[in-house]
Amino acid sequence: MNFVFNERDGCGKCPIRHRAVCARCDEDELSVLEGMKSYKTIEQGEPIIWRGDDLHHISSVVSGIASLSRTLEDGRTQVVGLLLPSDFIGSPGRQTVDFDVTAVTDVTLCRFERRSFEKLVQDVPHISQRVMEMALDELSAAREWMVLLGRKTAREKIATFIEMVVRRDTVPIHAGQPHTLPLTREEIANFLGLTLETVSRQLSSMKKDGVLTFEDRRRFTVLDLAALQDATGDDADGGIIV
Amino acid sequence: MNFVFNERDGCGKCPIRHRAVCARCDEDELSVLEGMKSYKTIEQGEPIIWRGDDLHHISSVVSGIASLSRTLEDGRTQVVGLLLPSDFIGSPGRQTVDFDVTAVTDVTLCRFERRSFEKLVQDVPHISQRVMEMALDELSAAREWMVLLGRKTAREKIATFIEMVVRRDTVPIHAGQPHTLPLTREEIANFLGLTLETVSRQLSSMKKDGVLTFEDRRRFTVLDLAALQDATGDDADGGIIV
DNA sequence: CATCGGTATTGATCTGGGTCAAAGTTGTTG
DNA sequence: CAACAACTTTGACCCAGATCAATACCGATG
Repeated sequence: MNFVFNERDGCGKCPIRHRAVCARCDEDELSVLEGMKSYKTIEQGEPIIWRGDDLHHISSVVSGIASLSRTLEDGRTQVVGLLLPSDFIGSPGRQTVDFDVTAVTDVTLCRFERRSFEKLVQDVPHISQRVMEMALDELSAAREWMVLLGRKTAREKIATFIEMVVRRDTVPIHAGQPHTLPLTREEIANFLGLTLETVSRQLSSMKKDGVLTFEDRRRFTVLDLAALQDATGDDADGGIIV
Repeated sequence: MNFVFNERDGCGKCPIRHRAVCARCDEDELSVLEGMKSYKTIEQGEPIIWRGDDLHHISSVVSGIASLSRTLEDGRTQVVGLLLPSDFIGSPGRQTVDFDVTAVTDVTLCRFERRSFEKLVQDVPHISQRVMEMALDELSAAREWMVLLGRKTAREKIATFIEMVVRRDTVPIHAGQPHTLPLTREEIANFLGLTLETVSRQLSSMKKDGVLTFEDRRRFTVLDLAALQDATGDDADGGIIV
């Protein structure tokens, strides 16, 4: 359901929301890594790592948004995931990444030397459990996205995406609060399996129908949340009926 | 790459290929579960568990094939994964499944009481690491499938699927050995985000082009493997170029 | 071996979204 | 503030694949 923006139990003290790997919060457990972590900033639009590249670090996104994507020989691109603060780049036990990772905004990473991280995973059972949970969350979200890519119409795809952005902007429950699209039209298109023209048209159409207004290209306000949710093609609450 | 048919290191002694959870192989480690496992058979076409249902067991597929799918209100269905021998239904730490699970063929399950299984995951670090690895494998495969669903043409989708079936039929390296489609045209369509008519047409077209022959509806032989692989739209070896 | 129900093929037609093209908008840089 | 580049919108047209419909192919069953 929440592909982009998972709510996870964080420590609340720092941008790396996973206690298990937040070196700032669980000093004792992670003291092994203390000397080994380093921060790095990547500018908007720059590649972070290419598919197949050797992975020397396991990194956690501290701030900004990165995308995971694959491009076919002829240039068709599919974004298969967005990485937000607390998400990882690289996994213990994997030499390479399977997708291109790109900075969608300026991105700050907290990097751990891979070998040490893997050792940690082996030594601290708590951590492999946490990584397992994260992987299972993302697996479920990826499958949810497969339904969107395989079976939803353009209108439903856009509505699902917007609804996700709105749901993510957790803090301001003030109705009518404006939200910000984190991606360009082209990036949205590559995420939804559409073209940028179709994205633009559908957004215009939702505007015409009074579902949204745009303050500018990126900032928008939802006028009719019920209509938006209806348009996603999902069950009422995206949840369990039984 | 290998969404359906992962090659995994098994114990080679039993149908549950994961040592970590194969009670028949690692008797010592898993003796806790000895008394708690039970076998169950589900007939072809029957539901195994519905999305949202309470999950009393974690099961491992012993034989047969099951599908994970989601159906929208109006009947559009997307298959998000196939479960083969050694794959799990249910995950430690999750009360419910997020997708409908259906027996595509007759399926035999080996079931463990969920609570006990979860305890095992907590107590034996080896196991959470194994589940983590499996989840990461499936996550990568799911993302690979997202590329197919979002960006590939009907022809490329079919070619990818056939190539996968062929690659899975690991044993007979005898060229020209016939293979069997594990799914009906409709099931293939729901897996590829197509209609059954399009699946049928593309298969006919590949037959006409001399890529395949069909012995009957389900059994086929690849005549031109290179052409098949070309048609998938993937890189030459589906792998790392750097 | 005739009938029947599920499955598959093939044809005819339609259409959602892609493609190609031309402005319009906004932000940036000298 | 002019000029340019990057992004976005909108229009016109097209086509891959969906939809609708008819027929063919099995395998099972009495």
